[in-house]
Amino acid sequence: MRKIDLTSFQVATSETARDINRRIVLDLIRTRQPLSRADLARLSGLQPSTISVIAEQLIAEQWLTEGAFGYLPRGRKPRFLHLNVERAGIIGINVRPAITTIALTDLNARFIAQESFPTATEPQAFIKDLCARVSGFMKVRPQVFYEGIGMSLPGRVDQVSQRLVFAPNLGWRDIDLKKPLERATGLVVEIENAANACALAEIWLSQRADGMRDLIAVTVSEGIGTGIIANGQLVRGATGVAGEFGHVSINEDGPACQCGNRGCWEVYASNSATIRAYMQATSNGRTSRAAKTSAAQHANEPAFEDILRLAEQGDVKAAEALDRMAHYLGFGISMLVTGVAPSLIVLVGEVTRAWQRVGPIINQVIAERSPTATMTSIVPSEEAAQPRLRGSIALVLQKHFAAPSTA
Amino acid sequence: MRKIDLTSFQVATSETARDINRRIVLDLIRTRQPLSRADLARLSGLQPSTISVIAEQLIAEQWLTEGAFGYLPRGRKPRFLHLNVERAGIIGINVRPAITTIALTDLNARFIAQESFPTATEPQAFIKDLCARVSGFMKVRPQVFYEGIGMSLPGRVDQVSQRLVFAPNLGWRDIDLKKPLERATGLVVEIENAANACALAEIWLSQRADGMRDLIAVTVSEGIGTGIIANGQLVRGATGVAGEFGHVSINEDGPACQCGNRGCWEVYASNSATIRAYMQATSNGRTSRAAKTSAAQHANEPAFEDILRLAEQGDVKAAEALDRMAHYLGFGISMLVTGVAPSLIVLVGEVTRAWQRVGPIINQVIAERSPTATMTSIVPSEEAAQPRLRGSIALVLQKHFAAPSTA
DNA sequence: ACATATTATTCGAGCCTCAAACTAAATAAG
DNA sequence: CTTATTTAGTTTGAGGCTCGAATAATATGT
Repeated sequence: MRKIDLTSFQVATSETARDINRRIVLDLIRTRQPLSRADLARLSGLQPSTISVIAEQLIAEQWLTEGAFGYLPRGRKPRFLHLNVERAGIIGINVRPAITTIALTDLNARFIAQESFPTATEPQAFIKDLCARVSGFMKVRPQVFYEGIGMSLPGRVDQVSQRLVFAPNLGWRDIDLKKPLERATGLVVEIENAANACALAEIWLSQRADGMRDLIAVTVSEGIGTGIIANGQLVRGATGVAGEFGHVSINEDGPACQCGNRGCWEVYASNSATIRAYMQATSNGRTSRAAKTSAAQHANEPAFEDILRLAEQGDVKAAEALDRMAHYLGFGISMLVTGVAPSLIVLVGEVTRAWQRVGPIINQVIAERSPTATMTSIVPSEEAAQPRLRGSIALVLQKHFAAPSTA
Repeated sequence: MRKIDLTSFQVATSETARDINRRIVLDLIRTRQPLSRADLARLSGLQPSTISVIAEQLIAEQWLTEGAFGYLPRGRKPRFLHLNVERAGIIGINVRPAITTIALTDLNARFIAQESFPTATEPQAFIKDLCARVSGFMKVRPQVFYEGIGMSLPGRVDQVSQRLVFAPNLGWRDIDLKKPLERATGLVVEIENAANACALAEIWLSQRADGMRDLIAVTVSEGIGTGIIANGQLVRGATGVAGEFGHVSINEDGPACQCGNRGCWEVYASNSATIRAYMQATSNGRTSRAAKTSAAQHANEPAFEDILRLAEQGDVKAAEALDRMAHYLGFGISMLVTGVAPSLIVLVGEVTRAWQRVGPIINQVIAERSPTATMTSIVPSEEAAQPRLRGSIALVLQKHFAAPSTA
């Protein structure tokens, strides 16, 4: 039961029914292809005649193609319908502090081409670079009809102003990435926070989230981000800043966080936190001063990957640091499990590489902490699957395959 | 953008457009009445001809009545339309550990009659009692057409099985309240958790939540419950058990909670927690005995109302206990503000009577803790407004005024 | 009395789904 | 080889819906 938004609603026109049914048909094919018209009639409950008309329209508009004939022991053979992989290309962009990736996919969200480049540190330089690279990327395949561009950003995105409000690890504030890129490419650009993008990727493009309506993506890197999907929809809150559970305090008197709060979850469970914990553990002996003064991001500080590698090689301190991280990840996730009770929580980040180690700890803490633990499964999303990039694709896919905005 | 639920969707029929537009018109009238047909055409964007047909239909079905004529300096006078307050009665039931209340309202959710009785301690006895009382309550006004029954329950409700899973303060487990009452009354019964009901009451029936899409109700009594509305919809999670933020741990090593977790929010910020804190503070000196014997529920324990009264009368220990409660309420609410970033958080419970004292503390803690504090306003909902009872009404109203389930 | 302004209704065009009849294409049985 | 049977897909008319133009209704000011 959704309350009608009387400040911004859409009345139904004579074409609304078609719009709704088209999208149902399109999404059925997307997720269950190949399907025949008869299959569609059975699955949707629409009359075969209606399906015929809709299919004809979708084929004319190049959304669908007719494929092979199916086999049946009796009767006329069904003609299978597929998403038209020739029709359109969707461009996804994943901006990360070090590297930015551009990718092209078909309507099935399957990667066709991909290219990466270092992320410029200055926002204006980055914008210039990005526009040039995307334009060049598009020119390589001039025959493709580009559907749109989705962009995943490592920071807060204001959905009203459509700007990047703050990206802590880039130091960028209030940047308009959308308009310049739209001007440069002539395509519509959708921007979204990385954790939200991951959540979208999961609900739109993953097999395991099939049929789920509530899930959460937790991105663990320098900080912790959460993307929440409830009732099949992203929870964006007042101005699109929801899902900042990384800055919820899990210890009232914990250490100060950059955000102004104390004892934030990400101060305990992020990659950076784990690096700090490892450094502290190893600095007991004579290395302490050296380690401390080396300080900050540069110098002798290990990367998170180093800790993963060390732990795998049997380094006790590194393993302990990871165990600590897993413990706090579990603690924070138990908050989400108890409070939101999603069907699925997906972890994104380098830490998932050590899932054999951290997975059991995380699950154990949740089992101890949350009365509804059994309702929610916790799974890792490997970085290799490029969840942020896939999410940026989902951002564009949504517009055509989501329920229409009626009432 | 809402993903279509392919496991349970509704295709559009030729009547879908009317269904959508009818509901828009109905909800416009509900919230902005009185409105003329011309007003409706302007507000909705539908053609006057379409509005005429819809209005005619809604009047024929007794949803609307034509009222007075409006005044205009020029032209034909508009005829105002109202919700038909004669048509229907909605029955709301608020089950609380001590007292159960039955109420009758019109379509405007305005109370017409109300009656309370002590809640039986045995579930089966309660069901019998409830059915008899509701039947009797209905027979008093035989001319009313009863639209349905909504029921707010002090515990977890499974939306799949439509049963009360667990009510901690009643000690009830896995009770079916819906079916017996439906049999006894012949009406459809909707059940919902009390915090969720309060959230519904707020978004459907409060002036201050007008236009808001995201809000949270926090019920504070023996425990703490949270009802979350995101995108205009209740967040119910996997089986309707979402919103149990009261059992999120705010202190890893805090005292054990009945739920199995440690340091749950409600262990710090509920009425019971505040009573415990007060007892502990007073048990040091000699005043302890007097306060203890003032008594309430068991033995010498004061009721939460006693603490409220004592604080108002200048009792320092009582005031300190309330300040402590406010502090922890703020701490827990800051978690919701940061994580969900709703436009509004409504506090429900006896503690709101001391809002002058606790309000500033709560707001201050949130301001210190949440970077998005300014996006969310925190307001008290007086018990006198009967939020749970109004929520049970909203539960029934929803079915007719919410967006239809399409796609 | 007449022009003007505003509300509300009437009616035909066009879009949509439905349901029944029909065509298409395959296999099994006689 | 012919015919019945089965399944897929199309054609067609009926009925519901919104739109938009024309029209009716009803008020005020000149």
